[in-house]
Amino acid sequence: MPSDQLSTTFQALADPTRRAILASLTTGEKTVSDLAEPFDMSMPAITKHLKVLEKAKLIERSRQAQYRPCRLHPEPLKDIDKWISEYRKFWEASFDRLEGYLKQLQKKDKNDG
Amino acid sequence: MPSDQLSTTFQALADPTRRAILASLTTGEKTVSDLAEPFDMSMPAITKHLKVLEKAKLIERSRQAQYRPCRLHPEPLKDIDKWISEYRKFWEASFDRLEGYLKQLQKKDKNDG
DNA sequence: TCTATATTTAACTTAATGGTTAATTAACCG
DNA sequence: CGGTTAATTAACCATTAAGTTAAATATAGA
Repeated sequence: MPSDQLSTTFQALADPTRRAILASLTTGEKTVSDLAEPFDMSMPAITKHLKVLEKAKLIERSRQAQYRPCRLHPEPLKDIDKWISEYRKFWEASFDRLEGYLKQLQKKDKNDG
Repeated sequence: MPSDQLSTTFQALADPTRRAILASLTTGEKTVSDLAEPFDMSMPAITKHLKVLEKAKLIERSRQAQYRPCRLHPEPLKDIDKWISEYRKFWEASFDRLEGYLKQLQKKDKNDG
């Protein structure tokens, strides 16, 4: 199991339930039960998903009475974004090399002008 | 095993060997042996990584004599980029601002509900 | 045709994932 | 205290993942 941070982050995101949990947290802090509610899945399964997200530092947790609220911690996504930005030029270039070339030129024009 | 496209793509990227292979392909088409060379890993292991990348449509393959050259197919990265862009505002906001923003959202939620 | 090179497939091992149910811990409340 | 709710832990199961070695396939070229 690769234990580098980027791999851990990608791995955490490679599950639709976990991505849905993150999406749910974009509207604010949620309890585990809140997060579990939309899924046809046992609580322990959700707990495990939360552990994966927590290890990947994509969420943070606190305590309020008997609740363990979760909140979004988006920082690791920066690294994903940075990694992927290295590839942007490859998908921005069209399949047709000429088109890609012209697009590149246009960009250059914009930047220069 | 989640079989949706986004999960498959994230999963394929969740391995440093596979990301290194993609990086290697940014300088052009490569044979399997070329790609394997930097790694202390058997050829079949590389073949498996290539299959993962191919299923994720992150590479494409052809045939030239006894070689099976690989080339980068960056399109699926667009979807990752699109997904992640929804979160950009969350890491661009400072920690304090984010906290405040989320609290406000929570209040709104309560008022609305 | 025979041999060397490039790559894949098969079979196997080990460990990690993603889920389950049952039991446990923690905190609140009457 | 005793009961209820919230969440985690434990133990287990099935599947997938990542690697191995050994054998098979495909092509080139003498």
